[in-house]
Amino acid sequence: MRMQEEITTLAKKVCDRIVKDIITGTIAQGQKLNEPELARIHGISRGPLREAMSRLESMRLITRTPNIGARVVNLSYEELLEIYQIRESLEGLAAKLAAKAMTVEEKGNLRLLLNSHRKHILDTQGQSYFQQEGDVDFHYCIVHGSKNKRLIDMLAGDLYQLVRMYRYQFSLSSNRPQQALKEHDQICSAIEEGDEDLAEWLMKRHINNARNNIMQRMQIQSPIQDGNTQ
Amino acid sequence: MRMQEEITTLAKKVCDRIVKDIITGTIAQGQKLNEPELARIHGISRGPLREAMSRLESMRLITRTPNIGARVVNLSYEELLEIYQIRESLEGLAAKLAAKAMTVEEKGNLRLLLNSHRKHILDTQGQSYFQQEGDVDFHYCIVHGSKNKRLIDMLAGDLYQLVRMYRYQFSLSSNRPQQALKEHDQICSAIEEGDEDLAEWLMKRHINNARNNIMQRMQIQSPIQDGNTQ
DNA sequence: TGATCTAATATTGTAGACAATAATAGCTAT
DNA sequence: ATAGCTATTATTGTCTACAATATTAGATCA
Repeated sequence: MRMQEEITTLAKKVCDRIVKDIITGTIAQGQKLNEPELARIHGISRGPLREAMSRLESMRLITRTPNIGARVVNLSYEELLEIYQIRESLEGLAAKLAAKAMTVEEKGNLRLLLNSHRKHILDTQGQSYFQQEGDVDFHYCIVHGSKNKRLIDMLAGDLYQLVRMYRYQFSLSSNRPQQALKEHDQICSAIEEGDEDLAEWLMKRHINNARNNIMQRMQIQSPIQDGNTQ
Repeated sequence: MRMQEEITTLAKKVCDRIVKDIITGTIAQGQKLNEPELARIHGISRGPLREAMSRLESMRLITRTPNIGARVVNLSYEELLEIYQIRESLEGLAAKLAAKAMTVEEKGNLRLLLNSHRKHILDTQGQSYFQQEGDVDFHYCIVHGSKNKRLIDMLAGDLYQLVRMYRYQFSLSSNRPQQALKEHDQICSAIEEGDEDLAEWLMKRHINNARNNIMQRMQIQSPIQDGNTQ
């Protein structure tokens, strides 16, 4: 008796592959997606491919226009701002709920995760890639700790994919690992103590800080390279 | 030169029709959706129908299991609570943003809307149905006033559909129209004055009140009639 | 009688062909 | 030479048919 058979469908598998291609920029921003071509590349027919594209659309990684086709979204400064505004609200809520809903064991795991991050940062002098993934882990953990299924879906689903995409395509790794770690530590403590309001407040400030950091660097770096808009 | 041609596709049209059927309960909670049957009913083939179902899935009105099929979601007390937690956060944010981003004209329209609601409530002694739609209008207006496209999509899209579904199926019309109107009035004033934080705070309290009201009545009324789980 | 296996049926997943719409290239007229 | 129209091509939308999986009903055996 196996639990949760890894049963899946072509559409889902191909969707995942395309998501990856979009996030990494293998398929460029603004690029037109040709159905027969994509189907051929992935070795499936247009039926499941179109279903995959429906999923991509609901994730807002592509936009579709009837009778015309689908294009990969164009990342913009404004949209990233929108995403961070929403994240601040929702992750604040998640932290608040987590402070109340997380079990003792879950809180313990969060602390362990944090300690391993600390060790990592000290060892590697804050090497960026793992730091990023560590950040994702921490937030992921709290979001799940909220026990609000819909909230989990929203944050851990589409929204994080977009955040990853921005980080990838703009090479926006954090340049403040120690500071972020300290903030994580504060949030973790608040959750351990069950201080809901403090956890929420700290999380909102944390994300606000991250936003300021990332926005600032985005402006400096490069004003959005747009893909083939043709 | 017509703007925004009402160009559409079978999948979208049928999707809208099914959404309506699900919200009104014509298709019951938990009911299995049979693809050939649904396709026949709506006079289309399974291709577009499956695309419509993909959309329904992304709205979380149905759940699909590979090789097994799709079922309408089961509404539950817990999920409604989840939705209201999220709404409180996001609509609070929307009100905050709207206080800053709404134009003078938009603020004027919001006030006009409110006045027409007041008149309606006085005239009809708070007749429920229109009051509900009025409530939706008010929130819809503010959400759009936030100018955050993603936030608009989240709130005015899937989430509102679910809220409507709960209201419909549990006959949860507001029994506190005067109170709600007063709260709307306060929110509107805060937005007019550009007081972001107050607007956010008032909106959160407003939704919290609405939640308490609705939850209380849900418990009294009927402990969730479940549809054919078979 | 009840449980388990097996065959029949139904339903979902996928593929390929056709229809309708949009994009393109070439031609005509001014 | 260029603007506008027309024919051609390409792409999306839809339908029908087939394959794979799940469900059901019946038979067999303890």
